[in-house]
Amino acid sequence: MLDEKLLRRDIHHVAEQMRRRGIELDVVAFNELEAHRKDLDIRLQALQAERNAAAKKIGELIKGGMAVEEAKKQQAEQQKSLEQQLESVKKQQADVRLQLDELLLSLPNIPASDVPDGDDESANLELLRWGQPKNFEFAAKDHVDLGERNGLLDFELGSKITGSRFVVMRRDVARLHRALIQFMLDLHINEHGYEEVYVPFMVNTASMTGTGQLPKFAEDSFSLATDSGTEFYLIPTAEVPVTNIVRDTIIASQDNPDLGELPLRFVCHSPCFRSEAGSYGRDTRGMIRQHQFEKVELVQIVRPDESPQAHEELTGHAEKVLQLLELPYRKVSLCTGDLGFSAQKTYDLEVWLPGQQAYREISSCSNFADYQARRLHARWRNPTSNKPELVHTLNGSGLAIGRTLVAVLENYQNADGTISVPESLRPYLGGRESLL
RNA sequence: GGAGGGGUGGCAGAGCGGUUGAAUGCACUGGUCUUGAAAACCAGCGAAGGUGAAAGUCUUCCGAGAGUUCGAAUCUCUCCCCCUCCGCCA
Repeated sequence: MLDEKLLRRDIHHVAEQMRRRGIELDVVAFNELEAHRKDLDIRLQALQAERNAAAKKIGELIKGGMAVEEAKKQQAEQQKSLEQQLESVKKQQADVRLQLDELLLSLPNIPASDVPDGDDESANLELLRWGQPKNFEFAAKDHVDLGERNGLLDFELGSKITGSRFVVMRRDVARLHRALIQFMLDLHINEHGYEEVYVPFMVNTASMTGTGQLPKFAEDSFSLATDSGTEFYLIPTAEVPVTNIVRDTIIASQDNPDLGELPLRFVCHSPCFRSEAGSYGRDTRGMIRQHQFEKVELVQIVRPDESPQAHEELTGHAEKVLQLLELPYRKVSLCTGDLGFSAQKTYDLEVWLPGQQAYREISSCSNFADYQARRLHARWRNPTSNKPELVHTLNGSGLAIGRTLVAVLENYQNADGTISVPESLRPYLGGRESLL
């Protein structure tokens, strides 16, 4: 959520920034709504002050020895007209508030100044390429064909058990999948200083709203209705439960000793569930786009002045995984048109997939600045002002496990259909040098 | 699933219809004292918002929502969450 005060103070600046994202903000409508809001607020407060004073007066009269009924009678007439006015103003105010909130929730984050302008992914800015795509001396297969051998990667079983976009992995592939998780967790915990957390994979609406999945993107997630009518959601990413750790809290060493001091760095392995509504027909082959996949997620909660630096570092942590696995990748800065709703700035890491002869997204690292924190009500006590101020939140995949598995299978395939094991992964596979 | 207890400021914890936005303690900030620190003592210290040049002033907030009342942190109802005991269970 954007700062309402910013809209009041400089609506034209906000409109200009929204235009970078291809969104036309109706300045005139906002100004009208805002003027209306202000007028109603002032009137309501004045009426409430009058009502409070009248009630207090009755209390004083009674204390002064007047009979209760007598005291009430004295204020009755004024009381009645006040109540009527209050009711009417309240109703109007609620209506305006609703419209204002709706508008506010519909506005995405303001892109950072160095985010390239553009309409779609074709305007994304490539920042670097790492590694050389391998030239195979045979026809490189994609992961579906590779995994087909011995039924190690079985999409038909997945759809029998559940439906399309689900998979069953067996033996070496299942083990490779698990090894990747452990490898990434160990790297981030031991080398990059993240704290390991385990969290719920079902969350409530407050958590989904806090990180921005609701209300706008409800159709992207799976929801579960419970008997009592409360609604839970299967997490679309660990970002949701992990970032919500700091919802409604003030982070400071003395106040919340359990949480610790900023920066908070969490790493969390979790399954992710996505409905993928609207992507029918896209990536239907293989496990690039599944309803259920695993991810090792990096989340940082930092001081506002430190978030750009933290964003670079976090992205570097994700890159390190690819480098250690010796997977060729490129790093792009998403343009304004491709930037996620809540993000101020995002780097995507795209891994080379020989089966597709293309770079495909394997990690997305974003700085949300205070956009998520405002909704989450996540603050810290700034020692210089001694006041609670909003924190900055960041997250990134480090990495998506399913897609990493695909990348390893495809990049490390041999002519005979076996898969060589990247050196840094061997300790996690009992020292084995090849699979399948 | 059954039976109880409870949700109050950064934390702990009083208040249970009328200057209570809330005692007290801890923490925090400033000061006195001290060579310095600690201790002690004094003072300040919740959040969000409106208005104002500022001092100030007004509104809202005691888990959430609805109700009773002239007036609610305090009474009633619904929901959410936490704790204890019993049952069941990986």
